[in-house]
Amino acid sequence: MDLSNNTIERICKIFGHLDALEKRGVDFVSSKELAGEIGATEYTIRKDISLLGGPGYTRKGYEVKSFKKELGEKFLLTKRRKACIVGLGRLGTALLDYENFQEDGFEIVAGFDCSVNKIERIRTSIDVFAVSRLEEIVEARDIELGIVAVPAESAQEVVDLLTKAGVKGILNFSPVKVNIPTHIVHLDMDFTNALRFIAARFIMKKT
Amino acid sequence: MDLSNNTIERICKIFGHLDALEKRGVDFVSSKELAGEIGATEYTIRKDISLLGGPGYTRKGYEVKSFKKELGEKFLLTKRRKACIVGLGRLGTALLDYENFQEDGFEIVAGFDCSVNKIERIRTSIDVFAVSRLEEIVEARDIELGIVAVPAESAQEVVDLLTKAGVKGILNFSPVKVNIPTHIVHLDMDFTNALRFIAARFIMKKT
DNA sequence: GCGTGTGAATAGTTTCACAGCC
DNA sequence: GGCTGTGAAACTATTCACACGC
Repeated sequence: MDLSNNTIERICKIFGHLDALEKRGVDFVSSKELAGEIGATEYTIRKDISLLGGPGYTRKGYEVKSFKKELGEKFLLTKRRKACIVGLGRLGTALLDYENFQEDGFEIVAGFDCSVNKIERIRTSIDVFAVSRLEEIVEARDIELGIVAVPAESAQEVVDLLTKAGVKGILNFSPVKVNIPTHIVHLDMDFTNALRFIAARFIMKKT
Repeated sequence: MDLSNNTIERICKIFGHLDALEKRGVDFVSSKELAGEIGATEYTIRKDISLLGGPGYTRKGYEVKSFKKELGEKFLLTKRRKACIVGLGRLGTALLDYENFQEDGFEIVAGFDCSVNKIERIRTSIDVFAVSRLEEIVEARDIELGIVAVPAESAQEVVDLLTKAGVKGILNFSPVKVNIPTHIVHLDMDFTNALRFIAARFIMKKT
């Protein structure tokens, strides 16, 4: 299958929203409702779904439970995925305890920091280690995702370590562009750029 | 002017990179180099720049200093913009101290939380207040940006407060879709969705 | 020669329109 | 009647090709 990033992003949002609907006990949802909820049009939603080979007809919309299950299976979103966090500064420790990860199928199974002092001070239920043990632990615990929360100057180094250790995906919170081999899926979350983007749109408004 | 979001996003990244180059004392940069650095093609970069009314000819690329200045002025990225953070849990306090904001032209001038206990405990150089004073402080301090770092269940409420207080942009870290009036520029940073996106691309790989 | 600026061509995405099913 | 699934149309974005300035 070969879906565009936009489509994948929308599918992820749909999945999250189906999850919420399921918890609220809703049985059916229409493309229109989904569209409103995730900020897209009903056409786009239906097209996205049709690319996956849409479920089946009903006159009430999609059946929440089975649709969610289908998406989960197709994208393996149901599989619990193990992740680690590198860099246990304020942001890193905040992420360590971010409950939503655990709820939504991701499991933070290790934290790393280069400061041994910090490692000893941290109080959390998640195991923390020195960065020097990263490769060993990632392999031993089958970690697929690396979350990078170190300062700009060590970001590249950490990414290289994670790459060497064999993670499949990297979520980068450091505010620099790092070189990541193309076989590793990655996404940058740069807060400053996010604010800049908002500020720039103050001026260049386009819907 | 009427630029697409993609273009604006790239311009923001270019701006950030020019800033880094300037600090490193680099004088010129070509579209090709910029492209590599922000993950785009040289064509796209040149097209983006031409939409702004490109600078001038040289055989060495763009002149870092003047180009950065030009972008800053056109997008008002140079103006220091005031922001506040609502929700002083782990993420919120991490953001309070996120040094990069201060460096890059954004100034966090207030923090808000509904727990008075928490407000008293927090040790930071930034003023913190009860959420009940949000409207008053936002107006008094001319705050343009609201950063939402509260749990899902209070996100909508906080967004409504910020809207009423008159902020122009919202950066939403809560993991739910909130309704935000269209005249307010906003951006969602949903960590779980980010991880899902990465996980989904493990399967649906499309460059 | 090197690297930009930009119209034209290509590729990709979204919207529409409508047939089909419950 | 209501809502989906999907080919075709409209739109948007990216890439290319090449003229131009230094």
